[in-house]
Amino acid sequence: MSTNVSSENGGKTANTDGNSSVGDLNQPLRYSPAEIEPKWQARWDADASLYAAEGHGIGEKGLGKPKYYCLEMLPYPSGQLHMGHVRNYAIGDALARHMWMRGYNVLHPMGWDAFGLPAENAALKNGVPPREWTLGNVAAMKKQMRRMGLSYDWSNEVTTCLPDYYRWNQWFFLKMFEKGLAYRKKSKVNWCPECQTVLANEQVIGGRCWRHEDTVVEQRDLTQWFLRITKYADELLEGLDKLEGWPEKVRTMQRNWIGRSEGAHVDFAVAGRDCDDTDATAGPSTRATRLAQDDTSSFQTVKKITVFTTRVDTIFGATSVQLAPEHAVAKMFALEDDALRVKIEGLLAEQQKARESDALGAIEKHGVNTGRFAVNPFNGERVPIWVANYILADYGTGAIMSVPAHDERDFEFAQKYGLKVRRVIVPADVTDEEPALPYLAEDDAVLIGSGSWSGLGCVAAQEKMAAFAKAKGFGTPTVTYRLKDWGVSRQRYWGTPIPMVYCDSCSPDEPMPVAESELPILLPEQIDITQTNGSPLGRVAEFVNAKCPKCGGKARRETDTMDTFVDSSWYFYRYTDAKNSGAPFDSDKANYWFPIDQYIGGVEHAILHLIYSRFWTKVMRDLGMIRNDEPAERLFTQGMVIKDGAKMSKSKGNVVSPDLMIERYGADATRMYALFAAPPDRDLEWQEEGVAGISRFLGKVYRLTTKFAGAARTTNGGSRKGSAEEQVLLRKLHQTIAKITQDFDGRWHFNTSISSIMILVNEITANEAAIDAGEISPAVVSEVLRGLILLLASFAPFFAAEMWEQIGGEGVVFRTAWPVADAELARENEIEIPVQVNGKLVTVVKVPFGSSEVVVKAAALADEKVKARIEGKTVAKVIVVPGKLVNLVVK
RNA sequence: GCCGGGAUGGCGGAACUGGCAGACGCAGCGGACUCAAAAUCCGCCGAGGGCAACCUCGUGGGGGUUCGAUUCCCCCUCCCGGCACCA
Repeated sequence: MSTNVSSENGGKTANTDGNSSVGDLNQPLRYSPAEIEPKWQARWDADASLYAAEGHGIGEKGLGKPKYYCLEMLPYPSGQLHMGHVRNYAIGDALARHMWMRGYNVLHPMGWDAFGLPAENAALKNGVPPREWTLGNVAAMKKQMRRMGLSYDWSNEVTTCLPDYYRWNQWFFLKMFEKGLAYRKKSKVNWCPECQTVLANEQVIGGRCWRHEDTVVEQRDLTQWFLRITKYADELLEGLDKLEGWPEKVRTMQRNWIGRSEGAHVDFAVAGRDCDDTDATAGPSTRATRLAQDDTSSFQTVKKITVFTTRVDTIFGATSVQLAPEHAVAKMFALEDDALRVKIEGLLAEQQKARESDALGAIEKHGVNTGRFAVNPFNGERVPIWVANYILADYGTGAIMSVPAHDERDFEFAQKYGLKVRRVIVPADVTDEEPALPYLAEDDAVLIGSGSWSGLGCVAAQEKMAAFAKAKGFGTPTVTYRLKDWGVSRQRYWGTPIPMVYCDSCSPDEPMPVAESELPILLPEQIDITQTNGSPLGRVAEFVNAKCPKCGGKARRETDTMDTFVDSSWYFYRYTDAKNSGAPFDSDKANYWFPIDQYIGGVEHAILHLIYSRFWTKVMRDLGMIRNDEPAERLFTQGMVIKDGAKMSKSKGNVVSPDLMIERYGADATRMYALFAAPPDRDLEWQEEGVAGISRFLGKVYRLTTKFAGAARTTNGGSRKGSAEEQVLLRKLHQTIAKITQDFDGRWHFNTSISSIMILVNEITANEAAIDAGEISPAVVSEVLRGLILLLASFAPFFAAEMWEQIGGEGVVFRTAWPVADAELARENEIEIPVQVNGKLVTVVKVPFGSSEVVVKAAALADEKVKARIEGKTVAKVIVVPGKLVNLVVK
């Protein structure tokens, strides 16, 4: 193809400047992304097998090559790519193309996390059906992605809102139900009044909805579906230690989220009223029993309070028992005592208020004395029972033993209310001063005043005392988690219908799974989703009415839909076999590709998506579908894109549109800038002038390449020896190859990769006159230009394709093997050695590469500046670091 | 409060295992080309002093280890992110 065709009239492009040099053969042609990029995009679309990173499965073309699964997190189809996406995909695409050139069979797929609330909101606002709105957005974003030149394998595209995908959500749900991993329970749930639906714990951030920062989440009692993620709590925790390719930050966040703590349950018997302790283990008073009768709960049976503690070794220091205001025993006491009830209700009201102002953590500790007592089973001591606002109802048992001497919060509380403080732990080293209270140490501490346990080390005591409690039947060693089962029910329309029915005649409250053969349970379209309480599907008769799988009679369908995080928990498995209509995927295919070699996305998914998908992987493994324990070998979390010091957001009005950047500077310059402006793991400040700089750089490469294309076409390079200028160019080329290869293998600091390419280009520019004069052979020019273009291929693919064609490169540039750095050519002949005197730089001496210590030292001492500096002084010591520096210590 | 990450020119950043601080780019300044401008090309560009060769200081602050510290150790300040009464 003629080089002139694409660029002859560059004047009408984005870089328009009234270029008047058309037809002037001495004037190099101008870089015009507006012409180059659409041209190559059209070719790539026409021949995906050559240009897309279409992974080839087992038994296909990929055989014999090692596999590489490169994955970026799938986007929500909002309709517009933002800079965060651009950055994410620029990183992933550079890697995919690089691994491709390194000879791997690369899978690099893309899809759409297409269920969710915005589609419903758009429907309500504009009257467009959610499906239509969503698929329209998918088309728009796919167009943007193509425009960016991303190498996705569209033959395995996944769209989660389509029945061929979500039917498998339903299928998994049935499997989990079968295994007891999906269950229904009535519970207090987080309700977002704005979304009109429940939220998982993970979706509540600081008491507010993850999608609506201004909306306080309410607590409601609802019967909901849960997935038993807690069954895998230990494995999810232990697995983190093995995920060495994951950022420490993400692993720490998940550890904290799982929140495992080892401890013990200990039963404190509830004593009778006031001083009536004749029967400490007797049931509550008859009055309580009577009052409780109109309540269906089991107050009558409450004879004890089970506390959870991680420090059972301090139990002799327990001077009260503290209950959460919601605790059943607190409720029981409240029924007996109106004054107490008012106070407890006061605590609850205050909690609710604090939650609304997002000040739950800052609330001052206080509580009420119930006037009742509990009995410490270890020493028989009666201690008062309090209800306190700092006790969490949903952690542990909602009740604690308060040990003021050895717990900060208990200490603060005891000080406020004048409760007893009794020290039962002291440092093992008796020479130490008695430490101030509260004293928290356990490793080097021993028990005192603890009966027969006194003298034991804390850690040993914890184990022995818990075992003792178990033997005596008033306690047990236990493990508590912060992690809760995953509530997946949503009272929304635009999600996967939960494949369950309830039969009116068999058992109205007993869910029954639909038969697998009935899947998919289709989400009805064209329905009214006007926002009111409850599930929109509940008002669609055709949907609700079903047949009972047991008796064949009338049954009602479950009308809640699944949390959209279900969709994204396993989508990357579907990529390996996206068209399979008989199973979620073929196990052999998944086992070939998994685990994902590199997963790339934002750190905001550190908890939600990344813990759910780890859970799902373990479930699928236990179903025998896959072999891997974890979804991804390596995880990379890129930094945010910042503008004017703040994260880009509509509300701040600092959004930079990728479309605008592409229009002005081209996709290549835009994505290359996203890699150049900062290391990928750090936040990136978007500066348009920087994009312009990259565009100028590409223009320079364009000018040089087109100018010397003729030389490059005549030979394939291969020149190894030559003039000094030739050697300088080849050396710089091979140094750059080595540097970039290293960057991809290691730190991914593509900002320095690109900078090294710029240095190479500056070197070519510096030798431009020599090339013009024919002092550098075409073979060398060819080798350098070919290498340069191959190095650029991962970062600026449209540009590289065009340049490759211009220099007459064979085949597809991305299918060309990655160049291998020649260490011999890369080596410097002469190196500069800094010479210091007493650690301060004095001069730099040149010595041949590989000079011995003696030679380097002699060169340093022979230097005039050095001589002047040490004149009249004694050289006490000479430090020579071969290849690095010389330091003279003088006195 | 706890856990991460960070602080280097006017700006983004570089210096990978302790060895020439400021690579590369942006912005700025000066020059060439041009009737002029744009584009392009060349030069300068941490601070202070000096006509100059050069000298002194300098990687958030204080101390330490070392021939030598942006890098390692101790203490402190500030910024960003996450978690936050988890017993």
